[in-house]
Amino acid sequence: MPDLSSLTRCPLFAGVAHKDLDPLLTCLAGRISHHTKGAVILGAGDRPDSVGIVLDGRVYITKEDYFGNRNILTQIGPGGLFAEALACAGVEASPVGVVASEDCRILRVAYRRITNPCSESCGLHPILVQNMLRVLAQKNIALVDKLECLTRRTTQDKVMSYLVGQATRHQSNTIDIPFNRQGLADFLSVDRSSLSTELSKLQKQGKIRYHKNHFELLGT
Amino acid sequence: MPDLSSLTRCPLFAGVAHKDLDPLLTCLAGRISHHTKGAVILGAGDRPDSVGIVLDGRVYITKEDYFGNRNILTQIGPGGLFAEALACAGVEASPVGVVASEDCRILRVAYRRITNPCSESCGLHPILVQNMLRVLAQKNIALVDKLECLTRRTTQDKVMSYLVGQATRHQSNTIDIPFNRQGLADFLSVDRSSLSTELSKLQKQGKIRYHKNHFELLGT
DNA sequence: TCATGTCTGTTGGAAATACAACGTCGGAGG
DNA sequence: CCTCCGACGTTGTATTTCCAACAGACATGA
Repeated sequence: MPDLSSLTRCPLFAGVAHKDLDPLLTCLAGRISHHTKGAVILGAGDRPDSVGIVLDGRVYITKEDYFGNRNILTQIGPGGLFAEALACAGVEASPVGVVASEDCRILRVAYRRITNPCSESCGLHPILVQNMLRVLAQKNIALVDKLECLTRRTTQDKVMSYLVGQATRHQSNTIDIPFNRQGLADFLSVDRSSLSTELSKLQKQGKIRYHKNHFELLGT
Repeated sequence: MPDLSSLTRCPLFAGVAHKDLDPLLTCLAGRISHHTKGAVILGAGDRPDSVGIVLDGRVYITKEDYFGNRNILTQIGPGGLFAEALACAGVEASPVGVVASEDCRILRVAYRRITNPCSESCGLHPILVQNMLRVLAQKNIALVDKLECLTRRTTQDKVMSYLVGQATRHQSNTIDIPFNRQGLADFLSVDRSSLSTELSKLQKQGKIRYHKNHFELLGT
C-alpha cells in the first residue's frame, strides 16, 4: 500500500478521514506514477483529462513564450494540485507543460470520476466536488488580487496595492510578507533594485515603514 | 411568472431545459429583486453567501483602491454571474461591491442550495455543479492568460504575448481582436498612444501586420 | 578572527513609458 | 457636399523603469 500521507495536506481531500482514503482512491481509479527529475509529466498540447496531485517531490508548471523560451510559471510540492482548471474546463490541448523538478510521485484522478457518483455510493464525492469548487474559487480570488497589483502602472502603486491588499486581508496595519525583495519583485513583475528604491521613497514620504519582511502602513 | 429568458444565456444553467427552469428555481429558493440605477446590490464587506445572476440590465463590479477611489473592475450584462467565486470560496466579507449601472433585475441563489441535492431529487443539481466548476475553471484560465500578458515588462512583449495567445487559441495566424485601441490598451494596462507607437514599430520590424482590429502574425 | 555568500539599499546612465498635443482618416448625420 | 466627431497614428518632452555595478549588514562556517 503506497504512502498517501501527502494527501492529508491536499485541499481536494480536505474533510476525508485518513482511513477512507484508500477505498476512495480505488473508487476514483487513481493511478500513481513515478517520474525522474526532468521527466515530462504532462506535455504542452496533451489533453488534460485528469487532475494531478503531487505525492512526493516537486514539479514545475512551464509555458513557452513566443520566443520559444520555456518559462517556469510556478512550482508545486507535496499535496499540491495541477491541471485541475484545465480538466474542469474541458480544455482539449494543455497550454502548459508539467515537468518533474525532482524525482517525484504523482497521483492522477480522472476528472469524470470525481464528479460522477460511483455506483457503490461511497458518499464522498459531494465532499470532493465541494473541495474542488473551493480550490478553484480561491485560486480565482488570488489571481484577481494579483491582477489588481499588476494593472497598476507604476512600481509605487503596485507595491502599495499589494501591501494594502495584504493589510486588508489580515485586518491589520502591520504585516509580514512571505517574500524577500527578489520574491516580491518577481511577484510584482518589476526590477528588484527599482523596488528597493521605490520602497525607500515611500518610507521617506511617510507612507510606510518597514524592516526586512515586516511592513507597517502609515495611513493618515 | 417572471421573465427568465436571460437564463438560457447563463452558463450556470447550460444544459437545463427551459421547461425545467421554473421548478428548478423554486427548488433553489431563488429570489428575484429589482434595483434602480445606482443602487448597491452587494456592498463591499457584505457576506456573499449567494450567487448573483443578472436577468435584465447591467451591473458594475467595483472596488476601492488605497486612495479611496471607487474603481470599476468590469460590467456584467444579462445572463452574467457575479459573486460566484466569493460564494464558492466561503469568503466572509466581499472585497468588491456590486452596483446597478442601469435599472436591473437580479436573481440570487443561495450557494448551499446549488451544491446540496434537494429532497425531491430533481436531478438537476449535478448539472449545476458541473456548470459551476466549468465557469470557475474557465475564468481561471482567462485570468492566467491575462496575467501572462501583464507580467511582461515592456509594451511590445505585452502585445506580442496577447496576440500570440489569441492566435494559438484560434489556431490561426490571423486574428480579429474584440478591442479597439483604447480597449486593448486598458486590457494590457498601458497608454493608448504608447501602444500605437509600439504596434507601428512591430510592423516596421516585420513581426506583425495589422489594420484596425485585424492582426496578422508574421513568424518566420 | 577571517573569509565567504546572501540580502538589501544606493547610484548613474540607458532605455522605455506616460502624457499632452496635434494631424489624418473615415463614418454619421444634417 | 459639408461639418462634426471619434478612432488612430505621430511627435516631443517629462517621468519612470531597467540594468549593471557597488557598498554595507548580517549570518555561516572554517
